[in-house]
Amino acid sequence: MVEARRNTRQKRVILQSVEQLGCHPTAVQIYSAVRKVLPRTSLSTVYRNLGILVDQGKIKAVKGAGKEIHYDHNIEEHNHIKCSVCGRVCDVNISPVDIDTLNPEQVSNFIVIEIRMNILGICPECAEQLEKEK
Amino acid sequence: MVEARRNTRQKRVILQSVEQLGCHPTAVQIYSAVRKVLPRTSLSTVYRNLGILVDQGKIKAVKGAGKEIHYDHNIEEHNHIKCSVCGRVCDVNISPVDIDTLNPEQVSNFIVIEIRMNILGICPECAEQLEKEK
DNA sequence: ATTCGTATTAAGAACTATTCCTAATATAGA
DNA sequence: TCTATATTAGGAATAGTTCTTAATACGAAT
Repeated sequence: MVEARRNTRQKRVILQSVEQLGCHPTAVQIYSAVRKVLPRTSLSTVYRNLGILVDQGKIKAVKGAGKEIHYDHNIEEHNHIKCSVCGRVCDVNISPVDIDTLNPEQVSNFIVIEIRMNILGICPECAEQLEKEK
Repeated sequence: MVEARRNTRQKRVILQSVEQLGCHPTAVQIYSAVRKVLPRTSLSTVYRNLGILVDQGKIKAVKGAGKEIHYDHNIEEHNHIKCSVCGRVCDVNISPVDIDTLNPEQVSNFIVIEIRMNILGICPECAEQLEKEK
C-alpha cells in the first residue's frame, strides 16, 4: 500500500463516518453514509481509504465470524461478539490471553503474532424478538 | 440443509480425505485429493458434502483468519493457529474461556453461543526460511 | 437380479465481498 | 494560478462459495 499523502474530501468523510456510525460498520454501510455527503463516491474509494486508514493505525479492521470485514474507530485492543441473527458486532470485555505466557508446544511451535477471540451470540434485541415469536 | 440419506461414493471418499489429509485442509485441497480417487468429482459436490458432514457433526468447519474455510476431522473443541506466511492451520492447546463465568455486561448483554480463538503466527518452517533469507 | 422413484451428481452459472485497472479529476507545492 | 501527479469514479476482475438443472446412481420394493 502506497503511503497516502493527499488529504482528500473522501478520506476525511470516510474517517468521520467510521467514527460517527460507531457500531463496527461494514464497508458497504460506510459507503452508504459517505454517499449522503459525497454522492459520487465509489465503493472502491471507500475500500482503498479504509485500507489506508488501517495502515495508518487510525482505525482497525475487525475480521472474524462472517465474511464481511467490519471497521472499528476504537483502536485499543479488545474483542468482539457478533449476533448470529442480525449480524451486528459489539465489544466484549474479556481479558485476552497473554502471548508471553504461552509455551511453544501449546502452539505447535509457531511464533505467535496475534490472538483474536471471535465470539458468536445473540444480541438482546434479537433474543427478545425470538422470545416473542414463540 | 436437507438431511442426507444416501451413502454415495463421493461422500465416503470426501470424509476419508478430510481424515487422511489431517492438517486442516481447505475445500480445494480436499477436492484435489478426492479427484485422485474419483476423477470426475466436481467442486460443488465437495462443498455440498462438506456442509452435510459438518451438519452431521462428523467434521468441523474452521473459519477465521483468511477467507477460506478449513475442515477438521477432530471434532473435539480446540483452537487453531494460522501461519501468516504459508497459510497452514495447526492446533493450539489454550484452555478455552468458560462461557458460564461471563457476566452479561462483559458481553454487551448478548447470549453467548460460542467462543473461538483465532491466532495468527508464523510456523516453524516459514520462520526458519525467513531467518535464512536475512 | 431387475425395476423404479428420487436423492445426488457434474458442470458451470451466479453470487458476494473485495481488489484491480484506467482515464479523468482534484490536490498541494511552486 | 499553474502544474505534476496522487487520487478518484466507474466498472472489470478475482476468489471462495453457493445455486441451478439435466443426467445419474443409490437403495427399497419387487
